[in-house]
Amino acid sequence: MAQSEKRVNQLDIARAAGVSTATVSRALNGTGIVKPEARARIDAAIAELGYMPNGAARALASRRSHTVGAVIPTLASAIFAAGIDAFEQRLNEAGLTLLLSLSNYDLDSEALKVRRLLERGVDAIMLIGSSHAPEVHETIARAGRPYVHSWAWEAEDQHPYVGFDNVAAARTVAHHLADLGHRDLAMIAGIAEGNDRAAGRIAGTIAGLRERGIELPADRIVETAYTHAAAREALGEILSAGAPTAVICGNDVLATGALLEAQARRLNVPEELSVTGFDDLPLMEHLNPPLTTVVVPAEAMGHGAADSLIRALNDGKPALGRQLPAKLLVRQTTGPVNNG
Amino acid sequence: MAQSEKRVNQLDIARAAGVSTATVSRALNGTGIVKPEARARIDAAIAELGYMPNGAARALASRRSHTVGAVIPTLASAIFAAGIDAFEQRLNEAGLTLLLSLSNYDLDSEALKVRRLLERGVDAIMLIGSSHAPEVHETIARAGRPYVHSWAWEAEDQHPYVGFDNVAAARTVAHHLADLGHRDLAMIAGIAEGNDRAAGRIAGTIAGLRERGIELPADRIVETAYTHAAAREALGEILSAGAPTAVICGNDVLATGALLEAQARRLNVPEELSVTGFDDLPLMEHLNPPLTTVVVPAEAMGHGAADSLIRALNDGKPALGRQLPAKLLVRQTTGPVNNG
DNA sequence: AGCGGCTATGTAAGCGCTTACATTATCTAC
DNA sequence: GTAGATAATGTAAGCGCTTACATAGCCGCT
Repeated sequence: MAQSEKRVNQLDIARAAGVSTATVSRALNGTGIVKPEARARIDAAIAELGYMPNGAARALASRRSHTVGAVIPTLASAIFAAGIDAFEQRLNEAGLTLLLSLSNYDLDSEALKVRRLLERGVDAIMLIGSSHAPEVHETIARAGRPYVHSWAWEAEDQHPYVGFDNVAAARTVAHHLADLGHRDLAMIAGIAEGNDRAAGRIAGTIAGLRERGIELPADRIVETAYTHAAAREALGEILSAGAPTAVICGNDVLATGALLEAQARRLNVPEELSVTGFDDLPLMEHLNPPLTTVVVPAEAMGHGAADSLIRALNDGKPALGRQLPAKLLVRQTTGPVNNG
Repeated sequence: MAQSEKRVNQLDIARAAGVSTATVSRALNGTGIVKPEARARIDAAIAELGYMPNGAARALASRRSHTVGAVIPTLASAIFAAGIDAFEQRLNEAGLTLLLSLSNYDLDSEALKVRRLLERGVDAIMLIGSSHAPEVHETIARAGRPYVHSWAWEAEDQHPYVGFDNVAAARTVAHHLADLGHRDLAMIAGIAEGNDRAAGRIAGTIAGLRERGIELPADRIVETAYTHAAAREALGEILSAGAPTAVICGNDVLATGALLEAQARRLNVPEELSVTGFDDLPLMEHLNPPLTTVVVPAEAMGHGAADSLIRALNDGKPALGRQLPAKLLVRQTTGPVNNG
């Protein structure tokens, strides 16, 4: 049909329906009143000609792209993926489309993606964590777009967060282990550089332990990539420097790796070694034994961030933050220290 | 600064640099020749005024949004997430931004998202699998955009695929097990309705077994959601109807659930029960015992689909398909049938 | 000196919508 | 029947870019 011919546009519809483009626009957008008969003729013309509105023209004229941008470190982490899934779904219900960019944990890259997203015309933007290149907020402010940060929560920060307190959550893990009698602990953490969540979990662990009178020496903390293989290696390293009674892991991938490595070495968990994770991935409850971990509100953050942005867009005000709970879930990889 | 004042636009830059907007445009896009001095003045003006091009205007005038859409079932599946990660990265290197939508395995929803993406002005589009609502291709064709399908490969299909053959891969799994002597098998599959990949894996399994003279009765195939819990339950169901010597799983999540359930029931894998997966998630090689599974080229598909689309955009031609290999990786959850 | 052919830039016409404002039907009340 | 509302639509001015086409400066030739 209208294949190689000119794309059909609003004017074609207007002519076919015997109205002006203004009326077509009003009918399409539900703005202003349109007579039922006119609307019917318009709908018929649209169906017949296969009209598809031009988003760019629409965005240019209305200054609204109905598009929201997000830049996250990676999709390789199941937990980000789950959060973004929820974020997209909520956005979609509100008629918004997600523009997704990955930073690969690189703040300069993140800044570039933010700029790119803004140039593409996103109406709002979502970022992960609290540490960003200095120009990021400036760029967003200049564009005058609402934004939220997720996956973190900073009480003192001027920016809106829809997330949880990584430091506080890590402290509860430390307390749990200390209260179980553990005095000789080690940590397998994510790489803290440029990653406030990983850094926060380290800081929270150290602080929580210290609150119980325990010092976690720097050489008992090994920072490593978020892979099972790296975690296994890290546990080996820790063990060869002297076996601790508990190992705190920066996330569930690390914890799973540590658990598997411990089992491969015939170390009983939790009798000989307690292990904790962070995230509560779907598999964790099925592990053998089920993993003690922190339940991260990934879905709630995704939905919450989307809601916050949607509201901001409707109200024309900055987005509001909200603290969400991250709770320790004690399962069976932690137990009292074995005073044998 | 220029906060509440009018947003700075190309004309402002042109004036500040003492040139016309055409020259600014040429300098920005690298199209046409611009004198070094002029370019320098333009760059200076951009930096000073904090100019950010308006993507909508750009897209409207040039008919190119530098944006690519993808609609996938979900991000909850780690394997899609990994593929999309690769897809985005490659897109990004080419200066393209990803618009991501989720269909939740619903073909009507997929069709809606496709239309939405096209209305937003994506230059190209990527879809998962081979089964789609009838209007999808019509819509894409009308918009005149290149597209590819991924995660599947259909020799007979007129549409371009950058993916692998689910049926063939499943057949190799069936052959492997049959050749190990298994005659009494069962399958824990994904839900086939509206999911050609799940359906293909079932079909391939049945066909592969039949090629070895083995019939897989319909009541030995249980279709279930892609969760560990559902898989455990499914294995229980299968076991209570009479223990098979091998269970073929539609993906690794299912296989992991089955393996864990088998272990919880003190069934030795692979001595008493062989288990196979599909995807080769990062964890699989670390499982105890390591899982025999099909290595799905997620990253290669992501990169390949992006490359195909990028090339199509540059050439102004339809995208080209390419078959990628999916290979059986025999690890330790499969073994000869125990003729005890 | 004059010409062809570059190089570098400007002019201005759109791209396909939205929306303020103007205008014309249609209705209500007396 | 008519004024005054109200409902429904039309007119047209942008939105901020890109790009075909026109133009101007400059070079080396003959």
